[in-house]
Amino acid sequence: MKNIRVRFAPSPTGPLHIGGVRTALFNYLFTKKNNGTFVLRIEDTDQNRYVPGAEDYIIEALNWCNIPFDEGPGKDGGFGPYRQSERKHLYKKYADQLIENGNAYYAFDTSEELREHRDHHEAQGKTFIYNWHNRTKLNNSLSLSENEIQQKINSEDPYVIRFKCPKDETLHLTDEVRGDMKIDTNVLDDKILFKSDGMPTYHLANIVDDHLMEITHVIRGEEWLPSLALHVLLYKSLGWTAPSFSHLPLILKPIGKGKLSKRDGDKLGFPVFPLQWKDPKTNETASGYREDGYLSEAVVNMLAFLGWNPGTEQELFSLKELINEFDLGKVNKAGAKFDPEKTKWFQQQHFQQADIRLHVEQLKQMLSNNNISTSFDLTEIVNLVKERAVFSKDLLELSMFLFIAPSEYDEKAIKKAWKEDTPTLMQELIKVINDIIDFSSDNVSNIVKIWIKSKEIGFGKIMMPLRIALVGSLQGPDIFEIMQIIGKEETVHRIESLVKKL
RNA sequence: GGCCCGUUCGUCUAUCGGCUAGGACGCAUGGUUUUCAUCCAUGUAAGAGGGGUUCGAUUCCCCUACGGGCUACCA
Repeated sequence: MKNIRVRFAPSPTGPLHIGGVRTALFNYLFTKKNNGTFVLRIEDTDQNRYVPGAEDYIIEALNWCNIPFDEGPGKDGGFGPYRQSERKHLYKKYADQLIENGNAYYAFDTSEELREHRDHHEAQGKTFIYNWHNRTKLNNSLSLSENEIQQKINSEDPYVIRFKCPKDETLHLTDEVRGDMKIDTNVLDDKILFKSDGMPTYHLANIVDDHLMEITHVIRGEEWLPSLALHVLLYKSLGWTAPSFSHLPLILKPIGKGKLSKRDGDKLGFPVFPLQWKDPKTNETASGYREDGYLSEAVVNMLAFLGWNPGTEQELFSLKELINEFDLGKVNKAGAKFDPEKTKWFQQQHFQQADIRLHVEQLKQMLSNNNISTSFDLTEIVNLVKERAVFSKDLLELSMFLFIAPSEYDEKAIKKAWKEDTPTLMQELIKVINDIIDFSSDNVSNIVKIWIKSKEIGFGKIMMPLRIALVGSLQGPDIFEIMQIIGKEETVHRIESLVKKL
């Protein structure tokens, strides 16, 4: 069997947004499932839209997601270079070949002239299509005489090369996720293949590179579906075998209309980028999932389920499991609205499943960043607060009170728990606590509970004020576990502080 | 406007002609936690509309509606 080669071919016009990451992910999953090669190709044929830093961003994003490319810039697998700007010299010959075999032609119309034509047609309620309908009336090598053409070319008049779209043909196209489609070539226009600046357009470069790089499967966004006919025609005209095509459904905005776009940035209240991005022109910063504390596994899992599912009821997947289960045939056809809430749920689930050592390491780091030194066992602390946390930063927030005694107390909690006899009861509690020798949570729990029962008062009378003294509010983990960690002396000290304050 | 693709709970989706339409997120209620969160249980809510085909259509076909994409010397 032929070696499977798949590519992800982004344009470095800015950061990759999560839709782009999803496309990369599906390419990656398909590749790895089939023991193929995952190629990264940078499609930078439009010099005007080039954004410095975008390529590095794309690579870093793929690496963060753990879906690195096998071949690409800096990783030549014998098919390089992998930037189209560096392959510039390759394309012209194929454009010429198409002209020679009658499948393309020179066109000299200026942008202004074309605009006028379009406006004119529109004013009459018609659609201007640059194809057999009117190409003979326009300024090109099909309408001009041999002499005029040579003259224009010799005088270095700017020209483009257009594909000569066939007339009266019905194309039968196949898409792995959508099935068969029929297209009437009469509605297609003669797309520009080669621009007057000497660069190919996407269409030509893409086909040439996919062929030269021996790409077997093209998996891309649905926005390319209308170009499929042209691409298939190009393969045919060049005498090449076309790869298999799959068009992925688009990711839509959670609210409002349309597909999710880079410009959505932080407007919707959640990141649309995997990594934070600082625009080199405006200096504006757009937030990213990594910097917001998301685990890449969670983002990957969430993205995989946008437009695909395994057909079982399992929703939590590791990357390895995704590779195992992935199947292009199970990709959906309809666009999916992005759901930030579900993303958070995936994060919570993956966070809970993550290796405890990772959490300990994170907490350690955050403590040191906040200049907090401690002799506590951090593993114990992580175990204590972990189930309440969704992000690493929650770990610090939720355990802060252990390291630093509360200096302020929640007013509502005080109102609810602090009664007239509370100070006296607290004094008595201090005595009870002081007499405890084995300060393990179980033992403390036993002794305190027995004492409360003997007093014949409600548990809340003691437990609530005690919690406020230790935590500062009516929240948090088991009170006796807290006492064990901070120790007898600190426990007593905190109760005394609260009594003194009120 | 033209062309193409799509349409199941609010959202992501399962169903490949037999359905009491399943799961997850969200939301609501209850239980656990003598706190909070977690967790657990229960509930909530759907095949756009109209025609066919068929013993039987969510499933196949057609029309309409709606949604989305494309329509650049952008990718």
